[in-house]
Amino acid sequence: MSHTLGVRQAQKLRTRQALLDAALALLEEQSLSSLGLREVTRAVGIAPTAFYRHFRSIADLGVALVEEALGSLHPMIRTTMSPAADSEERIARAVDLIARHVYEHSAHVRFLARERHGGVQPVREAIQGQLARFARELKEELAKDEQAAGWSEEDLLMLAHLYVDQMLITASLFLEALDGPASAREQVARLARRQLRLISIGRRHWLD
Amino acid sequence: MSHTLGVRQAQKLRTRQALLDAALALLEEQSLSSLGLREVTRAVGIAPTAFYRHFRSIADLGVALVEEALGSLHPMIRTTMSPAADSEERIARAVDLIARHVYEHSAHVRFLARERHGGVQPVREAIQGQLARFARELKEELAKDEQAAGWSEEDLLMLAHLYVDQMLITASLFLEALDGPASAREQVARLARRQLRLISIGRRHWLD
DNA sequence: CCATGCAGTTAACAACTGTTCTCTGGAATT
DNA sequence: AATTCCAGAGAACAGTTGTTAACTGCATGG
Repeated sequence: MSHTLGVRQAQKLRTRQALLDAALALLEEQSLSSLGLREVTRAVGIAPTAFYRHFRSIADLGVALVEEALGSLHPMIRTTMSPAADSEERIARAVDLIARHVYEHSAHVRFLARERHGGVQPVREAIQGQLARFARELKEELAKDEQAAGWSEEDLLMLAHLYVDQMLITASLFLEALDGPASAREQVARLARRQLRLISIGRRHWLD
Repeated sequence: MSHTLGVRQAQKLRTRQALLDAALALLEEQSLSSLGLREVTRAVGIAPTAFYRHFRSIADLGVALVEEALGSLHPMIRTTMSPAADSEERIARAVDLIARHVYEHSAHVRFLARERHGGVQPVREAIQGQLARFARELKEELAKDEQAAGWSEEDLLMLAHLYVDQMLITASLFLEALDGPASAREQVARLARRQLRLISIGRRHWLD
């Protein structure tokens, strides 16, 4: 397996990745719908026309960025939420994981938060679709927990959506606090922990 | 008071409003950071340069749109949340109110959801600031409720933020379901009611 | 009634955009 | 060794953009 990829194809993948990286960097200060094709190629150092060798349009590149961004988010949502966020220590660990992820993938997180409701339909749909998939996966994880006994499928999915949304809200709060003092980040963490705690309590008494 | 506003100034306000309306309409299919000054003036039917008589820049117009959008949201957040969302009937009424608001002010809601994390800093900050203000106001309302006895200020604010975020999430889900069948909207309503119910339960047992 | 103020116009600017077609150099295939 | 393939370059296209300056006409205040 894996032919080690000829020189030719390897170089193509490298410039493709350069395009994605440059676009992601440029998107820190603007939205995808205002990102120009020439702008991206200029940042990479290739001719504008070479762009078409890799993507049909900027929207197309955006969809590719969604895959990349959620590829890095996927492992997190598992390790964060699957140990049925409940005990105080687990909640703290989950919030710390979110903080770390935002710190290490800030550009990706910013991109997702920005384009989730952004002005480019295909990208919006790609993000919504992936997040819905995450929620379904998380639902399956939650169903395994002993606490889920007696819960309907619909209620489990409801809870999963609540967790996913809460995770994104927390992530975007961390994002805003990134350039500020450490105290701001700690405050975000405190808030997030309390909100998760409240959800956890609601979950525990759901069937009363 | 109120000099009935001379013909002169009245006309100025009218074209200013026309600019805001045109911009809001154009923003249904793109983000603010890609909205062009000429694009807006063309839609209104005035010369591009006349734009500067009303706004310094597109970002400036965006901030004005935030005021407008949240002005219409302000009464809702009161009537929705102040009767301490708790009983089943109150939750249903709150969700219906959100649905109605989205239906009647879809463009404004879309604008807020899109630019809350959008690519134009001053607009982002204006939205965040206003939402934080809403949360503080809601906190005061929540404090009046008998259920809030024994709650710390920080916990009340935490709950208020949870409600505000939940409201926006629900609103944007309604937005996506606007063009679809009525069943999709009813499903969003079901989900929103359940999530509010879970938060409500968590709230009731917070001090256990 | 006349002078001022000011919303909106016109013209022009340099710079930018996406997309087309043609070409080239070198890796891949035969 | 000869041939095909294709990532990227280059030039040109018709439009677009924000911003400037100097203007016009008309409601306003003295």
